[in-house]
Amino acid sequence: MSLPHILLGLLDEPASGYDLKKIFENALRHFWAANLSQIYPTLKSLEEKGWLEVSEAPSEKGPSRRVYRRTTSGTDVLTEWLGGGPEIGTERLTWVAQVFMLSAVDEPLRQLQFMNKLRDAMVERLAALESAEAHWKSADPRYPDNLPDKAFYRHLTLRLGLSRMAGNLRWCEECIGRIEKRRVATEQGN
Amino acid sequence: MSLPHILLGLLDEPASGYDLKKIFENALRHFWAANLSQIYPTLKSLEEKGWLEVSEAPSEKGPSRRVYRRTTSGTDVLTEWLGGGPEIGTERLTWVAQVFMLSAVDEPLRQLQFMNKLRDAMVERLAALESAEAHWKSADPRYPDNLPDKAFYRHLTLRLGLSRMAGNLRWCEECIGRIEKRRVATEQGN
DNA sequence: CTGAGCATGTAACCCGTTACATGATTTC
DNA sequence: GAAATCATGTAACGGGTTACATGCTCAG
Repeated sequence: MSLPHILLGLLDEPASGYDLKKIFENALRHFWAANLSQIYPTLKSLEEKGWLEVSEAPSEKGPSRRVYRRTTSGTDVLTEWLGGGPEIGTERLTWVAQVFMLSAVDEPLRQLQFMNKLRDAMVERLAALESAEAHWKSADPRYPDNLPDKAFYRHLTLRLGLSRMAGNLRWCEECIGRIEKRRVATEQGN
Repeated sequence: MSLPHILLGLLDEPASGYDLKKIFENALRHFWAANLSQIYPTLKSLEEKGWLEVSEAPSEKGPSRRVYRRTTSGTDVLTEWLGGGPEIGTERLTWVAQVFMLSAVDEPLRQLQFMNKLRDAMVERLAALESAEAHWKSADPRYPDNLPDKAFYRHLTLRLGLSRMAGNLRWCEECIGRIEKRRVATEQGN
């Protein structure tokens, strides 16, 4: 949908496709995913449009790195995109859709199993974000409100992730409790 | 990614493509979107695989309705999918990515403008969910824990949406406050 | 010498969006 | 008579996933 824009945004400083992939894994994982096989051709097309420039640089191990940097016209495109305001309403949360139709699974125990797996996944993701937060906190004395702009905004999204995961987790626990209660009630009913 | 499965799930009771579209708009909007131009061919392909059956029924207005119902093999596919556990980690939240790179917009006032628009959108979406919740609450005396299974699970996702939107909104307010504070601080610094 | 990490990509396929095309009925 | 709602779709294009292909270096 907007990988081109996101790559432009990340190329605030020069990076190769491989570098960008690592940024996705480290910092964007909780709200965006991208494969190398998608990143490479997208970078090429951005270069062809004149929004990025490449330079080849030798690497210690492996083939030489193609390092991209944003051109001024690339920056224009990016700021114009952001100036258009937030893009919302196209979310696709598969696991929520799964819960929506969970009654298709007829046995309550299997429904519970599903919710338990979901809770475990949330616990794991929350822990990952918490450790990222802790690391950041101890590494930079300017944390959180005196960080330079770039780090400040990245940190805001981390906070959002933390609050989202914590909220999801609470919701999972609540659901599990309610499903459990219903299960007991119907068993007594029989 | 999984529209076929979602359609199978919604076809818990017979419906046409047009009906399904309305279900998306009414009940799934906060976590999934689908166009008619995507729904129609997907239904056709599900029918070709034997997971759905069609019957033509005349309509009051407009062309005759093609009403789909899930076959037993369709139900098998659905429960197998749900049995595989939750699908997570493929979220694409464009607006979060936009905040991540909001420092590309250099003027603090424009950054604030972006966050204000985001907050307004969240207020609107939260209100929509709240009114859906209120409607449900007053319409069914079994609300919330004695609802039949199907309605119960749909209601759980509504609760999640409410908590998510409220969380997003709180986060927006917090961000706006912090950005404002930084803005004042740097102005004094100059 | 095996496996992990570095580093690049292509090809086939599926998913999703936007635009186009049609036509009846009801409401204002 | 215009606009909204009902109801079906197709076509062109772009976004995203999975599988395939290559080859180097370093650590164990």
